[in-house]
Formats: sequence, C-alpha cells, structure tokens
Amino acid sequence: MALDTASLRSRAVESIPSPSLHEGGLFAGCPELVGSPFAYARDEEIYGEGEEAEFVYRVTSGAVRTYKILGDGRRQITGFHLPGDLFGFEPGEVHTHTAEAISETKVLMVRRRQVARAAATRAEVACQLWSVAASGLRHAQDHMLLLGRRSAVERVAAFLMDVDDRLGATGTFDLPMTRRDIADYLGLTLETVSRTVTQLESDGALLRAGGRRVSLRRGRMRRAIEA
Amino acid sequence: MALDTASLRSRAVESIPSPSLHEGGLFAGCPELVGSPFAYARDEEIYGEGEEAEFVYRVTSGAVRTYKILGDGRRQITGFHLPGDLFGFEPGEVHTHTAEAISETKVLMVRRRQVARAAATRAEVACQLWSVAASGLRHAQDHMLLLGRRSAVERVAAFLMDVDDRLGATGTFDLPMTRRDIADYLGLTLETVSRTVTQLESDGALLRAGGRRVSLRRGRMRRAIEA
DNA sequence: CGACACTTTGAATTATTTCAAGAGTGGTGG
DNA sequence: CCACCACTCTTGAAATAATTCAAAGTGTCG
Repeated sequence: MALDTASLRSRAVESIPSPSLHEGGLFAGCPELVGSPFAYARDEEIYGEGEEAEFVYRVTSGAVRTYKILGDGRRQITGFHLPGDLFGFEPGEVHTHTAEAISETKVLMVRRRQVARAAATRAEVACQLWSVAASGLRHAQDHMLLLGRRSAVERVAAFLMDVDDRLGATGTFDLPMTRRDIADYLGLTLETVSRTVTQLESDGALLRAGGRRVSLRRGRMRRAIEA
Repeated sequence: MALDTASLRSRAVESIPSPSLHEGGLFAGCPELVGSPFAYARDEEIYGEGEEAEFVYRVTSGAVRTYKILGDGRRQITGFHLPGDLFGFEPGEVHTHTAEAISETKVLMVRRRQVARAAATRAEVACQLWSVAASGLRHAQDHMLLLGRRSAVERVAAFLMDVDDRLGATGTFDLPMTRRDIADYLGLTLETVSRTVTQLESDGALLRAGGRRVSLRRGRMRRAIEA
C-alpha cells in the first residue's frame, strides 16, 4: 500500500537518487522544466485548497503533507511526500487540497503552464504525467481499501511497513510525522494510533527507541495483522 | 463528492449519448481507437485483479463496479462506471482491481497497447489519459475524506445527493445498486446503510417509493448532515 | 403461488472515540 | 548544567457509533 498519492520515486530511486534530481529538473529529460528552488519552514503552507494552481513541485528535502479539511476541523491527509516525490500538479485550474511542509523542506517548483505546454507538444511528457497520475490513483485506491475496510491494527501496521519501505526498508527509522498526522492519514484518532503502536510493541512486532524511532520485525508485523 | 470517475449516468443520458459514443471511439478524435463491442451479463467478471491488463474499456450501456477485495472477503468498491465512462486503463501491466457488470452491460474495448502506442506518438491522446487519470485521482481523494472522516449519515447523504446529481438532479431516481454495493462503496455494512436511509426518511430528508426509488429533499438532506 | 434475493428492523456486542490525566522529550534561558 | 516550558505521546475509563447476529418483511419473477 502506497503512502502517497503522487509519487514517481521508486524505492531504488531513494537510495540511488534519480538523474532528474541531480539535474535539478522536475521531469527527466526536460531541460526546459528545471524548476526554481524554494524552501518552507515547519508547518508552513505551500498552497491552499481553492487557490489557483500556479506551480507544480518536487520535494528535494524534508517532507510535505497534502490534505483536505472539513468545516469542523476534521482532516484527511491524502498523502505524505518525501524527497523525489512530485505533488501539486492537477490538470484543473485550482488546487483541490492544501499542502504544508511537515519539517524544514526544500522543493523545486515549475509553472504549471510550462508543464502543460510541454505536455501538449511532447507526447513523452504527457505520458509521464499520465503515469504519475495513474500511480497516484493506484495508491489512492489502495488507501480507500485501507480506510474503508481495515482495522486500526491493520492500518497502523501497513503504514509502518510502508514508511519503512520508502525510507530504505532497513527496518529501523524515525517517523517523520506526528501521531496526529498519522491518525489523520489513517482515518483514526491520535490516541488510537498511540495505543495501537503500543500494542504492536507488546506483540513483539516492533521495538521503540526514544522519540519516534522504531524497528520493525516484519514477520511478526504481518502476523500481528492477521491475528 | 463525485461518485466516480465513471459515474452513474441517467437513462436520459443513455438515450442522448455523448458524441464520442456516437463515433464509437474510446477517445474523441481517435479513429484508430474505435474499440470492439462486447457484452456482459449481470455479475459477470470483466477482468480480475492480477490479470494482465490487456484491454481498456468504455461503458456503452449498463453499469460496472470496480473493487478490491481482501482474503477474508472484505470488499471496497472504488468506483461505479456508467455509460460514457472509461475504466480499466492503468499504465501497469496488470489490473490492480476487479471489474464486474452490475447489470446487463455493453462495452467497447481496445487493446491497451494500441492506446499506449497512440499516447506515445500523439500528445493530445496522452493528455486525455492524463486528465482522465487525474480526475479519477480527484474523485479518489474526495472519497478518502469520506471514508476516513465522515459519519454514516454524512456518507449516505452525500452518496444519495451525488447519485441524484448524476441522474440529472431531478431529486427522484432509482438507486441502481444494492445496499451491499452501496455499503462496500461507503465503507459501511449493508445494515447501517439501510438504517441510515430509514433515519433520513424519518428526518424528512427523503421519501421512499417501493423498491429502490427515492426522492430527495436536498435542503433537509444538507441539514440532516449537519445535525 | 412460491422461491429467492434483497431490505428492514431489533438487540447485543465491540471497536474506536472521547474526555481526562499524566509522562516523556526537546529546547531555551537563567 | 539544570530548571522550566511547550509540545507530543501514552494511558485509563466512560461513552458511542457502527457492527454483528438474528429474524421478519418486501418485492420480483418464474
């Protein structure tokens, strides 16, 4: 199950950064779409729902959350975006969600119009956009299954394994986001997330070391989901 | 909240098909992508999760559900697809969900490779693919908010209003799918859906006439959601 | 009419939430 | 270097929304 919605980056790309990252381009083989660097502070808004979608972004460092929010404050995070991930490029004129930096974050940004223009003339660019959107769609559908049909333990376990995968699948990592962010991503409360992590720990599916560091026992993790 | 990328179309829309349907093409302005007609019986599988994604489809009549299912039978319907809607075209080699006809259904199908080839050479085709995928993504994100953060009444009310919209917003229509399908789309049980419809009726937000016919009082409906 | 599938309703159960304290962590400044 | 503050995380107990199990009602179609 994929953590986020619009991510081009494969696991391999994590540890062996993609050429496009080194080139500084938003899209591989697109010298005209280099992108301007920009930085955001923790919790700073990158764009808001309803605003004109002027730019598209690629994370170079840090992390971003995108979410939708209801009038009474209920929030659903639709994706976490890590270095290498693209976000914010929808074909519509207006952003359909809000994006915020989770921590100090650097991005590359390109005008949406430039991308649209490149896509209109170069089939390969348009194909890249298609495949990015389609992989986002795949992730979104996996997440629908999680939100609609999985229990709290299953959600948390799947989430932790997914984060591990994206961070190199070493089994040990620091969670980059708060319990509240996790809860709002998994459709739970922060207390339930906390309790569930505790439960997984006492089931021997993971170990915790101060702060947000965890070590997963993937085998037991999977068993914990079944049980 | 959109019911789907591929949504419920009214009988009216069926009788006044879109231009592209008349052309018989899967994509507007693509004579090479005409598509072969094919028919499926009620509950017949069109393709299964994990199968090679050989074709892409456009519904010409009837209705299709696409879903993911867990080992123990828990099912999440990710979309209902109605006449005019495209489905089944993912850039990957393999279908990530199952598609079934909800009722007698006719489709046009085209080999995925043909589409991929057309997209590779014609930017406008690739752009169409992008925008179809992106609108699916938008829908998926709205649905995530519904699944992760909305109550049963809110889910059902939003669903009913969405169906009404797609059936011409007349306020009165027949639900084309079973309670179980609705439940599996909304992440609820069929009993909860049933109870919730009853509750909305006694709140004066809708009227029921035998079978699956309902008349919405949109104003009260919205108030029922708030209360 | 009778069979069958779908829907409604009821009562008991349960997973998750809510409300309410504490405990841990990290940063800042005295 | 320690004390303190703000923030996040954990834990407990009570409340609740939704589920589960069970049965009866409704409609449809041969």
